[in-house]
Amino acid sequence: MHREFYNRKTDVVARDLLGKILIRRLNGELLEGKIVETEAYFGTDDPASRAFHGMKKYNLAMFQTPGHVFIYNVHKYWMLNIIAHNDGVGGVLIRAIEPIRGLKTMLSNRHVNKIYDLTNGPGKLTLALKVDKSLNEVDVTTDSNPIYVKDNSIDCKIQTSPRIGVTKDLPEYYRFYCVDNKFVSK
DNA sequence: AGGAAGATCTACT
DNA sequence: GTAGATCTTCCTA
Repeated sequence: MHREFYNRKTDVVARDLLGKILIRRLNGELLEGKIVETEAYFGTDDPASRAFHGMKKYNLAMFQTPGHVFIYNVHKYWMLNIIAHNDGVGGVLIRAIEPIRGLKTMLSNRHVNKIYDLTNGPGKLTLALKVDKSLNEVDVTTDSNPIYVKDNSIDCKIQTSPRIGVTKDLPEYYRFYCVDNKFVSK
C-alpha cells in the first residue's frame, strides 16, 4: 500500500484497512492474515491514546510519518499500530486478523490448537506473528520489510462500536470490524 | 527504588 | 462473569 493511503484521517484509514492483508516476513517464511478488526486512536484530544500526554521517548513513532508501525506494551502483550494521520496525530490498532498463510508457524508461536483463538485479539495476533518492540517504526509501505500491508478488495460488511478495554473513551464509535467474521475478538 | 496504570489474556466458577 | 498474572513504562522521591 502506498504512503498516501495512510496520510488521511485516522478513522478513515482504520475503516479502509479492513480487508487488507497484513504480512509478516519471519525467517524466510511469510505469515499472512486479513485484517478484520481495527480501532482508531488520536492525539492529545483522545484520553485513551498513548499520545494523550504528549511526546515521550516510547511513543515517538506516533508523531512521525504515516505508514510506519508503532508498538506499545500493555499487560505483558505487544500492541500493533499503524500510524495514520494528515492533520494531527493518530494511529490504527490492529485488533484481529483472519489467518491465511503460515498457520502452522502461528499456531506453534501461540501454543494453541484452535484457529478461532489464534489471532482474534490484539495481544494474540502479535504473539502469533512474533511482533514485538524490535519492529517499532518499521515502514509498512515497503514490501521488503519484515512487516507490511498489501492491498486487497474489501469483501466484508463493516460495523462500528465503542472501543474495547479503554477506561476513558470518546463519544464517537472508533472500532471497526467485519460483521459475522469468526476471527473478530470477543 | 518503589508504586501504579494500562488499547490484555487465561482459567476458573 | 470475575479474578489474577504479568511486563513495560512513567512518575515521584
